[in-house]
Amino acid sequence: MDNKIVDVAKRAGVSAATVSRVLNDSSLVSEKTKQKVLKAVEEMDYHPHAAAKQLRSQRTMTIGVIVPDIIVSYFSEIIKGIENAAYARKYKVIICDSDNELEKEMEYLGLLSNRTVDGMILVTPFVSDDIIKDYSQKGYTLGVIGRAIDDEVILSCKTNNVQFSEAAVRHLIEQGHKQIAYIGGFSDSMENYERMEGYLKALKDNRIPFKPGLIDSGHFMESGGYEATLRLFERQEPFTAVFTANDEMALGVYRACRERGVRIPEDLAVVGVDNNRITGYIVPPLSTVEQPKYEMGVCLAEKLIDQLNDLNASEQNKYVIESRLIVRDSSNYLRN
Amino acid sequence: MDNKIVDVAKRAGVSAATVSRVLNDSSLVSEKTKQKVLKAVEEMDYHPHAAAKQLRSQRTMTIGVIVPDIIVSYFSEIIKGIENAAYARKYKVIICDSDNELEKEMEYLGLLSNRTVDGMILVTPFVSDDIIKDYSQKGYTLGVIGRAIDDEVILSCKTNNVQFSEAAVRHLIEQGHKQIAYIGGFSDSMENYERMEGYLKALKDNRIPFKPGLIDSGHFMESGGYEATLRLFERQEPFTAVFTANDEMALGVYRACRERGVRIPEDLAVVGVDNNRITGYIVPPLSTVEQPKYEMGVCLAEKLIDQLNDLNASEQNKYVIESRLIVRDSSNYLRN
DNA sequence: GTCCTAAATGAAATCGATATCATTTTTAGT
DNA sequence: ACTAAAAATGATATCGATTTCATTTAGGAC
Repeated sequence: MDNKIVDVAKRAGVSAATVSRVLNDSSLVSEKTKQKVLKAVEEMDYHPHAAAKQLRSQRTMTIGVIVPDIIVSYFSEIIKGIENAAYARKYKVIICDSDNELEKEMEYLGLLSNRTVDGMILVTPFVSDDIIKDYSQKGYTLGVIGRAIDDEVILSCKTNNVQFSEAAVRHLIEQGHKQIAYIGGFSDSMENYERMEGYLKALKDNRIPFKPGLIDSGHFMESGGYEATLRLFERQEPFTAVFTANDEMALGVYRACRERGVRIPEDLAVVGVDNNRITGYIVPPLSTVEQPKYEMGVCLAEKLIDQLNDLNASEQNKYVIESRLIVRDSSNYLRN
Repeated sequence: MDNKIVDVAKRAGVSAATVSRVLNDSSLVSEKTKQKVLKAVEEMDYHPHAAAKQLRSQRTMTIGVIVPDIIVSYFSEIIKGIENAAYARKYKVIICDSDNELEKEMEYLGLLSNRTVDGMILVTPFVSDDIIKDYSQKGYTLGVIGRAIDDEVILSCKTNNVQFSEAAVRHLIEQGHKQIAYIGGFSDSMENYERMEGYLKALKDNRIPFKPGLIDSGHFMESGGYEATLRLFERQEPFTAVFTANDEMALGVYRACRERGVRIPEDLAVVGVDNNRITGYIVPPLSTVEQPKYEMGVCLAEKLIDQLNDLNASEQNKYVIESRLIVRDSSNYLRN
C-alpha cells in the first residue's frame, strides 16, 4: 500500500500523466508503454487513491439511501435493489438508517451538501416535499421511493396505491363484508393518503356508508397496528374486516386478535400491503398486496445514476409500477 | 452550494487558514474573528468539501460492511447495530451485499486498498481467514462478526457456539429424543464447525451414538434447509428431532414437513439458531437460540473505530457474547 | 514607551490524481 | 529525404481543504 501514481510512473519509466491515461482513457497511449505501465501497476499492487480521484473529478461514485429502519424487510429489499443496481454501475451505497427520526434524516441529507455522495434516495415519509424540492433546486440530485413529488426533475418510483387499495377493499366487500376498518400509516404521507383514497372509493362504489369511527392509524409499525386495533375494539362501531396500509401493522392486528380471542378470518378478515416475507409464514397466511420492492430500488437507482451522468434519454422522471392483490387465508372466508 | 473555504475567508475578511481553524481546532482563534467566520459560514451555507478533507486528512470517516444478503434479518440487524454505532461517532457505512458470491466480496475488499473506507467489517463465511490476515498485514483495519481469527489485531465478535449448541441438543435429549439430525451451514465455516462440535458433545455426554447419516448441510439458506430435509427423509436412518445451524434452514425444514405431512413437534422436533423475528410468528413458533445481532454489530463497530483512532484502551480484540436457548412449541413436546 | 513573550493570523506547501497545454516522436505522403 | 499531420508523452496547474512555518499583533512587565 501507500504507492502513488508517481511511484508507478517512476518504475515504468514514464510520467504520471501517462500512468493516469493508461488507467483511464487508455486510448492515447502506445501499446508498448501501456504494457510497461500495467506491469508496474501489477507489481506494485497500485490502487488509485479514492479521495484524490474524487477531488479532481468532483464525483464520489457513491449514492446515499435514507430509510427509517433497515430491519423492516420492506426497506431492506428496496436497499438490496438499489445496491445491486449501483454495483453494476460501479457505484457504492451509503446506508442511512434514521430510526424513524426526522432529525437524523436531515443530518444525513447534509451528505449531499458536502459532496460525500453524488445523489440521494429517500425511502421515508418524514422529510417533506418542500425540503426535497429545496435540495433539488440547490442543484443536488435526489429521488424518492413510495411517493411522487410535484417537480420536473426529482425522480420517483411508487405503486398504484389508489387502485390496489380499492381492489383490496373490493375483495373484502365481495367476501360479504360491510363494516370494514382502515388502519393507516402516517396521516400526511402520500402512501397513506392514496391508500385511504382507494378504501373510500371502494366503499362509495359499493354504496357502503363511510364511518369515521372505523378509521385509525398505526404509523406503519407493528406496535402502532396493535394499538390501533385495540382502540377500534373499544369503540362502539362494529367491524368484520380491516385493511391495513402495510403488513407490519397487520402483524399488530394479529397480536391484538390473539390477545382478545378474536379469530382470523372467522371473526375478522385482514388484508395488508407489502407482501413482506413473513406474511406467507404466519397463521393464517396474510392476504396482502405485492409491492415490487426490489424492482423499485433497481429502477430508482438506475435512473438516478443516469441523471448523474446526464444520460436521461427519456424525459420521464416519475415511475409507477403496478402491484396486485394476493389473497391468502386471512381474508378467504365467505361471510353471509 | 459550490462555496469554497476561500470564499468564506474573503467574506469574513480573514485567511482560509483561519476559517479552517475555526471549523476544526478553534482553540487558537480570537473570539471576535471566530464569530465573524461563523457568521460568514452561516450566511453562505458553507459545507467543507468531503473529498478535499479526506485527501488531506487521509481518512474517510467511513467503514464498509460486507454481508451475503441484506434481506436476511440476521444480517440486517447486525448492519443496524453497526450503522447506529458508526453514526454516533460520525462515521458513515458503505453497505456491500455480495449475493453470496466470493468474487463480489473480494471486489468489495478492494475498497480498503483504494482508501474508500477506513476499515471493513466482514459478516460472511466466504472470505477465508488467510485473505483477511493478508489484508490486515498490509496495514488495513478490519474485523469479523460470527467467527474469530487467529490473529493479534483482527477484531472479532461471536457467540458461544459450542455451548449453546450443546444446550440446544441437550434440551432435545431431555425431551426424550435419541435420534437427532443436524443440518449445518457451510461446512468450512467456524459457525458451522463449532455448532456441530456442540451437537457432538451433547450426544457424547449422553452416550448417544453418533450417526453420520443424520448429518446434512443447507448452506445457511431456506432452500438449503428444505433440500437437506428431503435428503434426510430419503435415507434409512430414522430421526425424531433436528437441530439446524440457523433459523433460515429451519424454515426450510418446516416447508419440507408441510409437504410431506410430517407434524411439528409431534413427529419432528425442530430447534434453530438466530431468533430471527419471523420465528416467533410461524406455527408452531420455533425454538431457537437468541443471537445478539444488534449488539454484535455495535460492539464490532465501536472497537473498529477505536482501533482506527488508536484508542485501543484494552488489548482485547476478541469478543464472545453469551447467547441462550429460547424454547418454543417446535420442540416443546415430551417424547416417551 | 520599550521590550519580551504569547497569541493570532497569513502565505504557501501538501495530500494524490487528472486534464490542459506544450513538446517531442512517429507516421505518412510526395 | 523532407515536410506536414497525427500520435504519444511530459510538465504543470488544478481540485479544496489542512497544516507548518513565518510573521504580525496584542498583552504584560518594567
